[in-house]
Amino acid sequence: MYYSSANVSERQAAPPSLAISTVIFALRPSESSGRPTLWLPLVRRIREPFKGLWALPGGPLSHAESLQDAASRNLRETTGLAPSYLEQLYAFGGLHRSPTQRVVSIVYWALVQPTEAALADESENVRWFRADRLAELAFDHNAIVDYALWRLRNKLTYGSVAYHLLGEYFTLAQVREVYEAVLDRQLDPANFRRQLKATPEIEETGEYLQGGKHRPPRLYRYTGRPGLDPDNRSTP
Amino acid sequence: MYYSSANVSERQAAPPSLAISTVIFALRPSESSGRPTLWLPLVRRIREPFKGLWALPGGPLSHAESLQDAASRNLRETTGLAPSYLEQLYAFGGLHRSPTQRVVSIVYWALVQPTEAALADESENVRWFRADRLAELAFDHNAIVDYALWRLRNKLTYGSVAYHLLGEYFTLAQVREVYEAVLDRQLDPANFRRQLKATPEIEETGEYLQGGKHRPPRLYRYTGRPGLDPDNRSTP
DNA sequence: GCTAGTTATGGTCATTCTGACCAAAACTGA
DNA sequence: TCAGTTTTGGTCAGAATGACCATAACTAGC
Repeated sequence: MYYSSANVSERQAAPPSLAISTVIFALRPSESSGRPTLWLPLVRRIREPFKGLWALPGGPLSHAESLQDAASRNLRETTGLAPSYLEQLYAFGGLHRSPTQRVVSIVYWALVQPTEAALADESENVRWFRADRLAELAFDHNAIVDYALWRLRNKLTYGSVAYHLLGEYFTLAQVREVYEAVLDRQLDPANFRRQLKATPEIEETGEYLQGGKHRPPRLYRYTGRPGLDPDNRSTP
Repeated sequence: MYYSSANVSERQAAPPSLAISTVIFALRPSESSGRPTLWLPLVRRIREPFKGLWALPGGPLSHAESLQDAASRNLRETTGLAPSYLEQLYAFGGLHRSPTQRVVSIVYWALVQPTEAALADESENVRWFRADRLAELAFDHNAIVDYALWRLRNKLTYGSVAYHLLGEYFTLAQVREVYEAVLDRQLDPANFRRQLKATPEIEETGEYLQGGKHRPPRLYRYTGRPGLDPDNRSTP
């Protein structure tokens, strides 16, 4: 950082190359149960190494953009989406992540809202997969997704993250379904409700959601900061 | 990551260079009160930019080492120390962190034990400073240290990190002093004790610490994993 | 040897938080 | 109008937390 690499005696071939990748989560109904579950878009590799396998969207860091801008851009380029939440996940720099060259990847994770997610581009080489049923991915991307899922669970239990997977208005039951999908366990509706009612960022609206064959639930709104990175020091 | 940079049309001058830095915390007695406080070693910059200012220890990433090895090495090289805890903090990649060139820094934070910290090398260009009373540092290093402190506080309140600032044997009061130093507030000795006694990783030894002018406290030992990175999924 | 000073250690008590559970309210569809 | 469903409000026991008190066990100084 302080020594320009020209001054360093141990002058290896080329410096490790730097890439940005993103793990993008969205809620989609499961085909079987219809309940919302976590999905993420992957891109098919069209060249070696790992040609034909699916991989996280990503690309090299362009010279004139910040890390977060790069993540945001490659999210938009692969899926056409704008994230409602975006945070740095981790920098992966193991020696043998790529068989051909040394690559350091700075990985971001993002949440997108279901209205957006529905419009997402899909094609021969871009497709959505259930986060908990992934086949073998290129590079170390399975491990990266696992780590992203772990982070999501953690952020959820402390945090303010769940609402970024939902639209502007939502019922408390929808929030609970997000928790249940991510944490993969059932939660007591009444107790869950009690907790949400205690958090000040969740605002009651006058509206109700019609159309179910049961008592219509009240709609709520989330009022709270999105959360950019080291600046956002709310939850660990 | 997937596209070798030779294939990319937008071929900028040089790729952003990659550096590793470390924020190293150790406990030292404050000159005034004698109570333990947080200190960290800095190195003086001997060339532009920011020549003469103090900065975090760091350097370029060598081709054949992992990110963590690089952090560990530059910790050893500047202070002669081996960390008892080492974790990735964040990748800083803002466009204007360095006035001369684009640099992406992957920053680690470390804890070292006081026995080690006492032997640490100091010289004209390497010196220890109180973490809460830093002057203006080079680059964005003040912000990085602030973020590292915030992370330390967070890890502490959930976590298992405090013991890595202490030696192998310690009294409960010493642990409390760590918490008080890091969180910067007083804690009730009896309540704090009650909590520590409830955590299974803290083991009673038969020994007592003699020498104080009061009832001799029992010595304890910490039994728990150090905690390497995305593999260590205990606390958020 | 006795006493004052200091910290360690064990305990109480009221308050808050949590999980399990119950029951009424309010809609739809038949 | 009734059965079915989810929403919503509530109780109750147990766990965890913070404020506080009292005794234990050492040292230093007289």
